[in-house]
Amino acid sequence: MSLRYALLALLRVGPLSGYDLQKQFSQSVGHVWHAPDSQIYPELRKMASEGLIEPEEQTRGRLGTRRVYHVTDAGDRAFLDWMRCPLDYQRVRDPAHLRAAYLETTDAESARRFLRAHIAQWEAELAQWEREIERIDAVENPMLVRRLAVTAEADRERTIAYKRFAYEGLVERAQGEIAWARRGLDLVDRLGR
Amino acid sequence: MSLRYALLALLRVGPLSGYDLQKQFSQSVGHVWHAPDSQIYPELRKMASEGLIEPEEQTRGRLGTRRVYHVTDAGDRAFLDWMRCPLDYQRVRDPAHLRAAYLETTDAESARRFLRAHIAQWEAELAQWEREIERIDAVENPMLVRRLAVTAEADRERTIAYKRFAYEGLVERAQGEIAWARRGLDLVDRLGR
DNA sequence: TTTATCATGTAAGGTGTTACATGATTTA
DNA sequence: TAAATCATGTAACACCTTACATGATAAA
Repeated sequence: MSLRYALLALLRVGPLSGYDLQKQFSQSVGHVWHAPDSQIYPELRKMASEGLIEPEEQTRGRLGTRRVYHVTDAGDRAFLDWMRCPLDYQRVRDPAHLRAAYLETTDAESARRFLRAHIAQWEAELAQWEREIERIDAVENPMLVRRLAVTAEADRERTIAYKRFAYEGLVERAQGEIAWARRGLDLVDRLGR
Repeated sequence: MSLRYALLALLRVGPLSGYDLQKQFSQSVGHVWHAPDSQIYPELRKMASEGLIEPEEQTRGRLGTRRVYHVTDAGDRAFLDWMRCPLDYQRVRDPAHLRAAYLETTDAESARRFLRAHIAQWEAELAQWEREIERIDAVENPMLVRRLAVTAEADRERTIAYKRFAYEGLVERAQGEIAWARRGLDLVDRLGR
């Protein structure tokens, strides 16, 4: 159910089309939440039918239509309510740790390949998140800039600080995963003999 | 698709019923993978129809039937193939970090409540995982004991070491989440003024 | 004129959750 | 006799993924 709140968070800054949102989801915010276009367009329609957002139809050329969505008062309230209510945490379901627990059932080379892929995966995420933090510090991120433009002076520091805080958490998680997998490689070496 | 491999991993140690598997998923292995009974029973049927496992029907009392599943050679191969092939990592979708990035939109008390709940959530997981490590060290975990019973002497050290390694990773992740949320609380205090 | 980007969707299928539904056996 | 545990499922729905499908506009 968080998809709609991720969408609302973006739209609260200013009206965007499904296409714009999709781009955000594969760029900056995509590092915290991701959804494909096939999920975004229907969800926007549904949110519009529930009165959380309102489409502003724009014609593009002769035939094309572009729907730019605005957050309604109801949508704003829905987002703020979500921010105040407890999050529901799902039970762990972690393929990587599941596999790690059974690494003795495979050969050392497969074990190493798995751990190296795990490192590569998290190093890629880490690089993106670190770059995002740099962009936050430099106030370069376009969405952040737009948000700051509609934010009262007094709230700007908090806006930046919490965004940075969120990414710091992701960076630390990635670093932890990498350190863990590196220790795993050492373990394979030690047990391999 | 990992549910079936989690099931195979458990069944490879020895035949179990849907009920037994469900219990494992809410206990020891449940700390790495979880599934409700409504997902387990149909999946077992499907796996049986694909020849990965075979049911041994046992009558309980006059009417009750209990199906204990054995892993077939095909099932064993499927598991080992999965252990050798690359894992597919899903894109991040993290409600807690999504919310953290927008914490300036809510009041300090809601922010604190969220962070405290995050800490409580991960402390509960941490406690379970730490207990699990203790049980691994003491060779008390029933599934581990069963597994060691069907494991060649030479592989016992590896079996224990990898299981411990998997849980260590989870413990470190939980510690990271807790430390991050604690810093978040400090941040709320600092920005609140 | 071709390619990239803008723009919006449908369809099918897999995965996961919650609630519902039933009944037997064992232990206190 | 009551409660706990054993035991197996169905139904409806939410969420997510992958592939398919179409066409306009802008830039090279």
